[in-house]
Amino acid sequence: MDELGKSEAALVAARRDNLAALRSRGNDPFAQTRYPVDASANELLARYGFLEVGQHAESENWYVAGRLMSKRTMGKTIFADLHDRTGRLQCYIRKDEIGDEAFADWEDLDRGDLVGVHGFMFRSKKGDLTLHVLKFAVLGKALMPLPDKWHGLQDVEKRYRQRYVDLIVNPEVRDAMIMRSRIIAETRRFIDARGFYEVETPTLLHVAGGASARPFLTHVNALSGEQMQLRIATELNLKRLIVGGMERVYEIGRIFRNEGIDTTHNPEFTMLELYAAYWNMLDMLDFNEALIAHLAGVVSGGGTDLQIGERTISFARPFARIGYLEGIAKYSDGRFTRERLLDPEGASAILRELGLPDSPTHGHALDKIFERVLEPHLIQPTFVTDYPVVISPLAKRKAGDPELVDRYELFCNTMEISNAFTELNDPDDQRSRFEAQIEERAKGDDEVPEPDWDFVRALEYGMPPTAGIGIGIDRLVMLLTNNTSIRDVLLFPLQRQHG
RNA sequence: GCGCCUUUAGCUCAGUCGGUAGAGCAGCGGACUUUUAAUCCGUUGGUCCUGGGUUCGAGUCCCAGAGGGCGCACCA
Repeated sequence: MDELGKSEAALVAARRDNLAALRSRGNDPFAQTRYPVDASANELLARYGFLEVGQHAESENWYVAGRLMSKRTMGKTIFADLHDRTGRLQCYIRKDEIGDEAFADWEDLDRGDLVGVHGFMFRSKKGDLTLHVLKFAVLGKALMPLPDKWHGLQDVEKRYRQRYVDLIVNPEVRDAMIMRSRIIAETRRFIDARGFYEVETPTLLHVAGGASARPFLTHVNALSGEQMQLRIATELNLKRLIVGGMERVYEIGRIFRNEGIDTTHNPEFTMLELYAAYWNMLDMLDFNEALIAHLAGVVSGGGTDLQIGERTISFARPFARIGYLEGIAKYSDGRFTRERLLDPEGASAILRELGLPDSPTHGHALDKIFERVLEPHLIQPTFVTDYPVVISPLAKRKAGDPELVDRYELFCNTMEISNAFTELNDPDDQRSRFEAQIEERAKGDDEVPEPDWDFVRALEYGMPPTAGIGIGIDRLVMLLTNNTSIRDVLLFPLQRQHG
């Protein structure tokens, strides 16, 4: 535990004195076990909206519990604000009703204490719906002083390191996290309703594949210290399940990538991957569009538009579509043609024209060109389709155009939201693409994973035609909740130790 | 990894030209029976992120380091 400063220690000591005073009157906050809560703050505000100033609903009594966030003492009466998970409820306490001892208890309560109150609703002189307290119990004591009641907690570092304090005093943080929970719950409902099985595949793998990123390494004591890797994707195991005949599977799981940390990257993040046998990329696109439109409806309260930063983004279907190569050609005034892009030398030349540094591989060069030329224009939800095969090692080739694959990515507000393709199910093609990756590793791209040869063997048992999708949940929540940093949608973003 | 910004009371923030530390809130004492950032009177509280240096004198200037934020690079 950190050392307290002198001033802070005095504040804690004062709270301990109040705790001792409560206990001396037989009211030990930490001895309580339950409270018969039968209403929440917002429920009561909604239910008694009809009350007029001065009107009381004395015939109905309620139990509410929450954290004391504000206390206004005026001699023989007290007004206090209680916060629960739904919102704020004002309470009104009279000394002549609850008695001297109980009133002394209220006077000894500190901001942050947990209190259960019992009473009836009325509308105060100033028009605020208020609970008139008849009985109460102190359910917990805050020994630490809370941040400023008006400004909340602003110190970003402290907000992340002590998220519990952030959640107590900054309601918008709580709202964003609750919205994240709702988005994930709605996503599950939407998928489950379409006959998918939610599955869980291992996090510890001997070979972390299915994406290109540096993995975290660890050791398994029970296996003589054998080295293992934390997964960087769930893709290959989910496709093994498709081979096994489960046909429609998904996993919402934590993925680990040992890469940089910034406003859109956290070393551990949440990914939805979903696979459907007998679907192709267009079926998946339709599903994807319906899901995102549905979630935008949930967040916007039934609408199609969301205010994201300074822009209004419309999630009305259908979303825009543009070909990968066509898009780059369009936003380069036709200079960066398909022929140039698909030729490694041509792509290198484009990099030079754009003033970008040389890339180690053709695929890397294409990514850089895409990011510079097309991505900045992808504000409204847009499906980018028909990716080159060189940057899509696990996707099936497009019929009649073997340099491209049946793949799309959904972009919104210039951020990649999802990545989907018709899965490669030809084991011979898969083997040769893994062999190509070995060469890329040899060229020094150490983010290219080691091949997973058992996955090739699985394909040799026969995988039906299948479409798959990956959706970065954190970025999706960022988009839908209008947050610009991934840390604002993660409860506990990774921070360096100490502080 | 590079650049810019930032770190002062429990919280939110001031701090001028280098002259010995300020406010509001919270806390503490008092007044107050419909307040809501309650109000009014009084009052406590400081490792100025750390370590060096310059100087008669450093919160302030210089160097190094730490934490954090943003941008770049990296990262499907």
